[in-house]
Amino acid sequence: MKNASNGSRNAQATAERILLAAQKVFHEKGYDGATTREIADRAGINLTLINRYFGSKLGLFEKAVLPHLDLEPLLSGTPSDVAQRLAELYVDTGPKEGFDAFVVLVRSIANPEAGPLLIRRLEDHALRPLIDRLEGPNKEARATLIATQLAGLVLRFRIMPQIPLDGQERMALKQLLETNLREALEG
Amino acid sequence: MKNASNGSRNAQATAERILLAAQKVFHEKGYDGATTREIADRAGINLTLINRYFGSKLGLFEKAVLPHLDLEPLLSGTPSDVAQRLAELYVDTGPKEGFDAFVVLVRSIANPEAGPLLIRRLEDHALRPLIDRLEGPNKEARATLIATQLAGLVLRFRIMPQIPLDGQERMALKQLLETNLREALEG
DNA sequence: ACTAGAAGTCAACAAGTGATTACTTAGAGA
DNA sequence: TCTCTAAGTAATCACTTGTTGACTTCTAGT
Repeated sequence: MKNASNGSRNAQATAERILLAAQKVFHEKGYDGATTREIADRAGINLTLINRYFGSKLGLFEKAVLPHLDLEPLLSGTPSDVAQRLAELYVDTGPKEGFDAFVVLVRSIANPEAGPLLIRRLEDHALRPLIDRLEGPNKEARATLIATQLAGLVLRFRIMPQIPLDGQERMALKQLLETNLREALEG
Repeated sequence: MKNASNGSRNAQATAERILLAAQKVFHEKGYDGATTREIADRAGINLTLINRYFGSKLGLFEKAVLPHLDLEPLLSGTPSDVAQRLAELYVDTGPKEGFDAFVVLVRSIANPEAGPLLIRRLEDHALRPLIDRLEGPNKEARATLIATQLAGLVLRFRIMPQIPLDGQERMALKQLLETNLREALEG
């Protein structure tokens, strides 16, 4: 077996290129809008390899998107830490190119095959970790308040970035948000 | 000209049936998932009448959905009134059948034709009225905080209703939400 | 160098989509 | 009653999409 230093005829590297291209296309267009042909073109590989390596478009979606739908990495530290981190991260600007699993979630939630997968994954790897992280009463209510606030911010800043927001207003929003998040986290 | 008491051969009534069916199908499946054939079937009319009366699928979408994307009717009264009304309305349960323009927004935002229309409409008839309603400093920041919170709640309770929430937790959430909303509304 | 099997390519199918064109039917006004 | 126009219908086009089966090419192990 030869090590994969040569670019051609390396199945693992090809699968990886497909995954990366799929992430970008799913991010930009959602599940319905993304076509296997565009993914193949962007990855620079033949169309049929998608089905060979991932079984189907949905199979590719599961491998490319679902594992990255995870809130847990952002929940470490004190409530103040978490609140500050989340406020900084979700009140952001910029065209948000590349890949963001939560953007893909919103843009694919309507699809009858991808939607349920996304919802289950979100429940297990975003809502649950958030609930488990909280202390005190009404964990689920507080977690829901936080999660819905963040979800709305994804919509506002990562999916509708064309609506402008003044720098000063953005700073104010960050402050207000951080306060709300901290209070909900602390209970 | 005969008054439209007879059900058949009434263009206005037919257009209305198309609009009602379109609202339901767009609500359930989003712009991409909705087919003109299903809309026609559900309306009990011939497929070609959609294009005759509305020009195109997108034209139908504009007439059926966009006018209902409006937050203004919910913003009358004191900040306390508004906060209570919104908390009651957005922390809801149930399968959410029928038609909800904000659900359609989320489920159609990925489409390159419908998306921009929805964003512009949302800006003009949800964000702007909310900003204009506020008093005091940082109107835009506070309006954004409120709007994103509500948007997330739409996602949570109207699009992912399968994730359960205990009745007591729901009451607690309603309280927390109402407090946050009132503070953001009052400034 | 030879060859078996993996990696990659090619052409095409079957299903579904929005839209159009030509045709048929009903009903209000003469 | 008889038209003539609006309302409704049928058939189909042009196109896209996911997927598949057969074919070709490269390369690792002998």
